[in-house]
Amino acid sequence: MIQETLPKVYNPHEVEAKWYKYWEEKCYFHAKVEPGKKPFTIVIPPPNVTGSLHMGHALNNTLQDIVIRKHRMQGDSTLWLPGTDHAGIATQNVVERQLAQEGLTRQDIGREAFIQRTWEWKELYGSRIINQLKRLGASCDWSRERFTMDEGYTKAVRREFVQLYHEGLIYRGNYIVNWCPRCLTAIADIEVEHAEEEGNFYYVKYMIKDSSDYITVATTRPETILGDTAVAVHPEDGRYKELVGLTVIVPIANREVPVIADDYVNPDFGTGALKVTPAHDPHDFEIGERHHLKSISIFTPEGKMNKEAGKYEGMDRFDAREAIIKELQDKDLLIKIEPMKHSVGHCYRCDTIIEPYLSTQWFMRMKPLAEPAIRIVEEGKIAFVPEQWKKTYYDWMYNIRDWCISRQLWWGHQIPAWYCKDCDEIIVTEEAPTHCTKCNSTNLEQDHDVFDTWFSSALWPFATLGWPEETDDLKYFYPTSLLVTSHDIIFFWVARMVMQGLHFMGEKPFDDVYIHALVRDEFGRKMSKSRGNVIDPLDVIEEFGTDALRFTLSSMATPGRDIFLSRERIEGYRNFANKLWNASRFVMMNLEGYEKAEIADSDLETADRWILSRMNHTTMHVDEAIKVYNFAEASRLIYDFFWSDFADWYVELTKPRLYQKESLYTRQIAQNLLVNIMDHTLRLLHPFMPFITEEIWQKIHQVSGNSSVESIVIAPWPKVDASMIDAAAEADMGLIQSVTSSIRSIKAVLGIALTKPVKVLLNTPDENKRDILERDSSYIYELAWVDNLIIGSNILKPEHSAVDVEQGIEIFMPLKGLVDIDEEIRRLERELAKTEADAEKSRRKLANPQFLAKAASAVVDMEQAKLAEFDDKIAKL
RNA sequence: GGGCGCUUAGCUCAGCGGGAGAGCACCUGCCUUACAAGCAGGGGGUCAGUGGUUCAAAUCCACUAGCGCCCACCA
Repeated sequence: MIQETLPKVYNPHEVEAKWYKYWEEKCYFHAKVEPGKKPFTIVIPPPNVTGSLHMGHALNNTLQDIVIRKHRMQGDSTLWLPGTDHAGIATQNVVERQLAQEGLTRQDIGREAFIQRTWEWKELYGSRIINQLKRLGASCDWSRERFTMDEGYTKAVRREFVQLYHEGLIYRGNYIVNWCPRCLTAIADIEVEHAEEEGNFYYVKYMIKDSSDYITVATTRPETILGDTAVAVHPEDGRYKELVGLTVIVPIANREVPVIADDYVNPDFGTGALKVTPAHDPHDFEIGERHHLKSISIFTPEGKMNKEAGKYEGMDRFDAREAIIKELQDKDLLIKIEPMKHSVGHCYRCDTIIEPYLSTQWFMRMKPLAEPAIRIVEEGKIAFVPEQWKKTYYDWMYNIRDWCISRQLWWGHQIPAWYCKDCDEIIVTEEAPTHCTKCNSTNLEQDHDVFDTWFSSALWPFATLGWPEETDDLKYFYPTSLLVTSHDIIFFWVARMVMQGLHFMGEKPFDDVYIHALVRDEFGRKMSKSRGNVIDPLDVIEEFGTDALRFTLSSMATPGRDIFLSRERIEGYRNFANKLWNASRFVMMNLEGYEKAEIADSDLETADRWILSRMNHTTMHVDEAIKVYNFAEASRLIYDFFWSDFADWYVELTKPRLYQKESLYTRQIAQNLLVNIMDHTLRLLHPFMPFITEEIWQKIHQVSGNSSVESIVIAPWPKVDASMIDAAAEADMGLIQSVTSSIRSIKAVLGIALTKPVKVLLNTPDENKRDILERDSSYIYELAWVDNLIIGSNILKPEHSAVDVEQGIEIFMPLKGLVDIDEEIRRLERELAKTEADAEKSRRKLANPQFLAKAASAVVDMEQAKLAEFDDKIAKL
């Protein structure tokens, strides 16, 4: 028997492993190019190969999977393309750390061996996150899995570089970049994280040559004095006008440098005199260019002082700062120290303080690429959801600066540029050249640097589909339909995909961009390992099951606010899964003798028409909610329908029929309805809770012998049957629910056990309502444990009765022998006070002539009906 | 210095122009033959503050306060 095989509590673990394997074996996730059919495509935001599933991934991929599964069920040719990102710095760091445990550095083993080792690492551990995504239930087409450094992708990246170079959109030059002294590479402007920090403003004397006068210069970074090649003042600054053109002595370095005038200087800041260090400040660099100043680098790549620093050579930059302050004090060149807050840049990867550093790098010209990317959003051809993120996108695009794309790393796409050692020619081609195109020399060397990881991920929506080859996939699935990501990578990734998509494909990469929230802990703090407040999705899956986690995340995916995740919330949805389990258990326990039957309209009771109406309403609203990516709303609708309508009321109302208190025929109708409603609801819920819905769906169809397809994954998305939406049935059922709840409430408040049978009298002059109550009186008997129900139009309140009024129906419950009447009097007084307050509010509203004149008539009618009901209730209580 | 978001029950959050909601927590009573991860019932909120628009404001507008995020070269 089924009852024996189904445990009372849903156990997600075996279910989840079983079904994922089944789905993969059946290739349900494999997308086919089917001309004539509508494609629906999402490319996954590729997680780093070093990654381990965190809540952000869990949210991101749950939402994608919901949309994907729905489209698959709708019959679209649905592709969710997965893959991973080689994640230059992150991966290199991991392997370097591994080496460090063996007492080695990457330099010790050399570039080739290091890259080899990193590939080995990738083969071993790179699939971890993929397996975690599978545990999450992600229905990706794994046959199309890509990696940003696989062979085809490498070809795409080379094409990107070479083409942009020949179009003049990529150039190489010696500029100030953000240098990370720990990662030993340049990073892009947006990879620098600024933080307000306590610092000092040091006022330093710069002696004027052959004079005892001096200019006071204020700086936050005295160690850079050693690289100064000028002092700049504003041309209109009266205080310094006469000093322009003179020579001053740079302290400690004792270098003679000019006083120059430049508009950049702000006379109101500091002392109005600026020390110029072209090699270590981007603005100073520009001033240096304008005035043809020398650039003197004083740091090594590691952030130590170099030989230009003289006796400070070899000292760490921050130790040197202290030492130099001391020396300035000793030489009486330091006037004062003022504390000040200033913004300090940190490496986004390792948090090391960034050093502006002069070096030769490759850059991409962004303005020409940004223009079409701005236009496509302005024209509404790419939609951001929520819309407000458009502004963020525009702000960045309008103020875009050139992008430093070269990185001094070993792990990544090595730049396909070769330098002729004989004639200095630069050769940029996709395939390695054999000889110099200018002097024919074979003495060539490839650029040592690799590309910024985002330079390759910018191609993700089309390189993964085969570009630069014109594959069938590319033609069919591009542009993709939707991108799901969080707002922290709008600049890094979204913006650049738009630019490169438009540039290389001539077409936008996606239609919609859905931006979801960041996941924080229950107190709103960022989850971080150091804080110890990380809720690991894999732990949650262990404890509550994947479906509970997914449903939690989906329920909280409302636009506009970050998600503060708490375990309690997850537990609540675990309980929902259990509710589903037990409701289906109930259905299956009562399917004996089930036969599929066509249900005629005349077979339907009020409760049936009501639940079918509610079901279709729910489905309609779920469709609408998903369409606008309101996952929280969709989840709530299904939750409420299933628990509050189906389980709490409908299931109870089918019991008399199932328990054969009536005929076998009505039992069969009830069985069919239950199976149909479960089937429909499970399909509606499947994208959100794929595992439990499959498990139950399979079981129900096994018992009912009723399946037309072999898995819910490919079952059709539930259709709305508008003819089943039945306002009358909903109103009738509402009446029954009101009366039932009232009786239950009276019993509960007066301490009468629900299961204690009572006598109830219902009085109303409304003939229609009496008919409904008569017709469906069995519901009241069943739900409120009434054993004697009298319905009439002229019933007077029996002595010692509890009384209530619901929807104009007087409800009397004789209490004789049941309970002390005083408690009922107190209850009634509370009820009366509340109703009188409500009535008063209504009355005031209706007494206002403005309200009557200006409000919509439906609103006025409603208010009048409300007041009438309140008054009626007051009169009767 | 700009920009954005948030502030609703003890907690986590919906609602975003016409009767203040859910889950958890709390209180009362129930092992009612699907479910105690449950059932029935109940208490609890000047919807951050001030002002405005409107017949009507949690909802729209302005300002204020607090929290959070993003951008910005002021050394």
